[in-house]
Amino acid sequence: MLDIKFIRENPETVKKGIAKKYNNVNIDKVIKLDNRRREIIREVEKLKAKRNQVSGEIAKKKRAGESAEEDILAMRQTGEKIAAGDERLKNVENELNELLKWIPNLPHESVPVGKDESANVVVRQWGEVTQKDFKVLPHWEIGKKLGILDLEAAAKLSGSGFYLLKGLGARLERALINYMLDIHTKEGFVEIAAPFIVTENTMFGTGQLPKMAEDMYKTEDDNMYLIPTAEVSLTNTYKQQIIDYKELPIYMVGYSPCFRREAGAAGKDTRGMIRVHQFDKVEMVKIVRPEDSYHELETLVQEAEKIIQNLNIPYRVVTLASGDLSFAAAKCYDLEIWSAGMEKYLEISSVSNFEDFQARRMNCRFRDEDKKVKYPHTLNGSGVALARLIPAILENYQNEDGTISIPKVLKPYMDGWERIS
RNA sequence: GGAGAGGUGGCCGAGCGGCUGAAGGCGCACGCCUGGAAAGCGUGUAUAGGUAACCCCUAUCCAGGGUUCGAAUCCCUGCCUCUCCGCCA
Repeated sequence: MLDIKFIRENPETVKKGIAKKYNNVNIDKVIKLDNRRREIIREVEKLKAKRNQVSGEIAKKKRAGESAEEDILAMRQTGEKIAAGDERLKNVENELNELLKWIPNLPHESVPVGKDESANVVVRQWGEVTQKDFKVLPHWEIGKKLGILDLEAAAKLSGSGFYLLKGLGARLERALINYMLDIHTKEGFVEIAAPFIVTENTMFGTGQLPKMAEDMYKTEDDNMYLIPTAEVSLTNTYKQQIIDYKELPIYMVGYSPCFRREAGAAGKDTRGMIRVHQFDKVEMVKIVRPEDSYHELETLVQEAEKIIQNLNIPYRVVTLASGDLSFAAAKCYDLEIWSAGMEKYLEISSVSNFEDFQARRMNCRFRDEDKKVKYPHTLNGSGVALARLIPAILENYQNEDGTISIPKVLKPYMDGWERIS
């Protein structure tokens, strides 16, 4: 959520910013409604002040045993005017909020401007993408051969877009989750195990709602949503509260399954476990002082990179172009891991700074040393997505004989297994 | 799911329909006192909106409705917490 005061005072900045995100909320209308709103507030508050004052006088008269009939009658009328004013105010506010909640966060100045991912900028590359001297099978083929990935069984259970891991495949996923949690908690991230099903208001807080409603699973009887990322649960842990400045920065990490309907993505990445309706992910969230957030963004990217580096798989870091940025993000880096079987990079982590956009929506604030209440900045980053990492391991660690070596750092988590065969 | 009890400021805890944005205590901050500290004393200590303005005004005692000139206080609905029973991984 953008600050209405900021919009009022910087309409051109806002218009330019949302244009970079190819958003078309009518800012002039927002400002018009805001003016109307404040006009009505001034009107109604004047009447309320009058009512409060006269009600006090009525009380005094009654105590003194005098008649207050005249005042009561007058206030009855004032009360009607107030009710009418409040009604008009509510209507204007509803209309205003309906627009406000659709205004995206503005891109940071360092974000490349462009319509879609073709304008993304590669900021660095890690590891050598070397050709192996044999044909690397894509993960769905090698996974099937080894009996550790069964897409047919998943389809039988849940239809298309699900995966089922078996034996050492399932073990590998569990190992990765534990490994990643261990790495991040060592860096001071507090491990959180939070609910996977949340209320509508929680989804609004991090910005999934209203815009991404089509992409989420919703429970029929209770109006609850299945989280599309642990970001929702972790970040919203601090909604509707004032944090003491001494608690900042807050670092959290949590594992969760992620549920995504992928509406509109039909026909895209249909093979294997690359684009699925449910996948596991370890997610990191930071809540920090505003002046630190861009530095924190860089260290958060590095934290995610560490996982892939330790696994020794090539990847690159990309800055998303304005048009490719998500609704709530001001700046975002994607980590793209090399898929040796598909011979392309796959997005495996998304690390974003939301500045105070989510904090406003969540009504999460902190009390600073100077006693003032301020909005913190929130960030999150995948650390990392399993449905992309597992394929990358199955492909990059594939041997010519069709076996898969266990990455060194995972061996302690794999109960002595050296390879999958 | 059934039966009760309850939701007031950072915390605890008062609160007859008007004089309560809210007593009192704790905590915290600052000052006095002290060689220094503790104790003691004094002062201060919510958030949001309106506004150039923490001068003032408005709103907020879980949330939403209602009664009333006036609601933390009365009525209705919902949510949450606790206790007991039932069910259950």
